[in-house]
Amino acid sequence: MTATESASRTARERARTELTREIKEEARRQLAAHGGQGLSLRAVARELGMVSSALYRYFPSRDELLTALIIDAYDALGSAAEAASAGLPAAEARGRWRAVCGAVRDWALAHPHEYALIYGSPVPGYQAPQATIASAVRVVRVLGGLLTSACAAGDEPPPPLPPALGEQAAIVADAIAPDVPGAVILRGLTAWTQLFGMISFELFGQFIGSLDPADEFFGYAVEQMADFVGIP
Amino acid sequence: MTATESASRTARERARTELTREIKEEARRQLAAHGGQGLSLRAVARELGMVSSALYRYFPSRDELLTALIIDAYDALGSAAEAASAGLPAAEARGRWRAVCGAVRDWALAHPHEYALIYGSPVPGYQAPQATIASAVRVVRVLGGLLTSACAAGDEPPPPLPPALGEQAAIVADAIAPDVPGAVILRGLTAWTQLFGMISFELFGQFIGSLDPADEFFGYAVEQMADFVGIP
DNA sequence: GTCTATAACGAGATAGAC
DNA sequence: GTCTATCTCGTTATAGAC
Repeated sequence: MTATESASRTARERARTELTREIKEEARRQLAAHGGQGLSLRAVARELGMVSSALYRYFPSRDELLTALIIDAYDALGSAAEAASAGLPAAEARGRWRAVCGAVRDWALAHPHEYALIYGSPVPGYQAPQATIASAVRVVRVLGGLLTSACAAGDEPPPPLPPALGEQAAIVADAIAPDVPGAVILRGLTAWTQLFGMISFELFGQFIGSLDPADEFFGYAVEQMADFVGIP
Repeated sequence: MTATESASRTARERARTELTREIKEEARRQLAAHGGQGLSLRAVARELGMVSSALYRYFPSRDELLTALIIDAYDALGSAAEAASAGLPAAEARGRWRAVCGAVRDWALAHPHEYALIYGSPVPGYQAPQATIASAVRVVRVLGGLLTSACAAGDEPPPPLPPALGEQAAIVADAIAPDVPGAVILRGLTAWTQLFGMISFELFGQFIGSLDPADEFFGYAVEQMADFVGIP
């Protein structure tokens, strides 16, 4: 009976993806309460009314569950950035820049623990696998896409870079913004570190007593960054 | 016998400060191995051949020990920054800027776990007390001190800021660089977030596969920051 | 007064037998 | 899957050494 077989298989498949989703959801709650280091397969299982050994059918280890959470977080942030950029016509480069920076910050403020997981201190004993890079690069690629508008045809050629730095810039350009000169890439990378530095400071409490709330400062800095990078 | 009394008191005092130092030293080792969350009073005591309850003579709770480590880290970083700035004559503003940024990065690379403790994700369940702020502000004050050179007398007055932002800038100016106009303060704060954003990215692994090693990029960005802030 | 050691509590994690 | 024995944790009360 191939029909029932395939039907039952898809039902099983559905149950499996559903449970996988529930496990990750509960794991995110644990993340919020105890941090990435405190994530415990047993606690997740307990909260779900399961037995810890059952979880190993879905995630072969605690670290793999952590990896899944990290990839999900990078993807969620990447999606938010992509959507923000796509929400405006490509011609409005400055508007896209504002929208993307704002979307990144909004996502971070809405998901502080997931943000801390990917951009905060590394979890002791955990080594992120290569598989996370593809998702991590998405938000960088969105920023990189906005760089092309920063180097209009008429501009004078940028000064040459020191060789080692030029090589690194070329590698980055290859990955996120081909045909953009190295000097512009480097300004974009500076803006990248600046954007996330600001968000991390806000989220991790460095602004308390001075720039908190940081909405105005953030908006101000976003304009300064756009000017600095050369977004028209 | 006041002489022996005072002598024995100082001996005890010395033993006490010595043991306090050893406890913090061992705690820092634990920090490196298990992170801030994994810091355990019992483990520290065990490693020191003491009993856990004895530690309470020196630190009234685990969180107070954590606070002591945080303050020590901020102070070490602040001292490094102050020394770097004082190493050059005040007239060489650009040189001081380079030296301070380099010293901050060097300290962070040499003490990655202590850096993560103060600038990384917050430890779950731990709330840093106000007492940490005085030490935390030291490095910001050093940067602020360099801002005065960025606003020479002949410069045109900067454009006015939105009111709320101006107030925040005034608060910061009051604390780290009086008589510096708000717009310059804000550029300095931007550079501050940029500097630490870069170091955090380097330390937390975001540069792997692209800007790693980051020495050249860091040097390049430091010059850009100095230009942006207006350091002569 | 200052310190260390013993013992215990309640909560939580873990390992292994069943 | 379930249960239990055993571990670690932060913290406190208490007793005794210097």
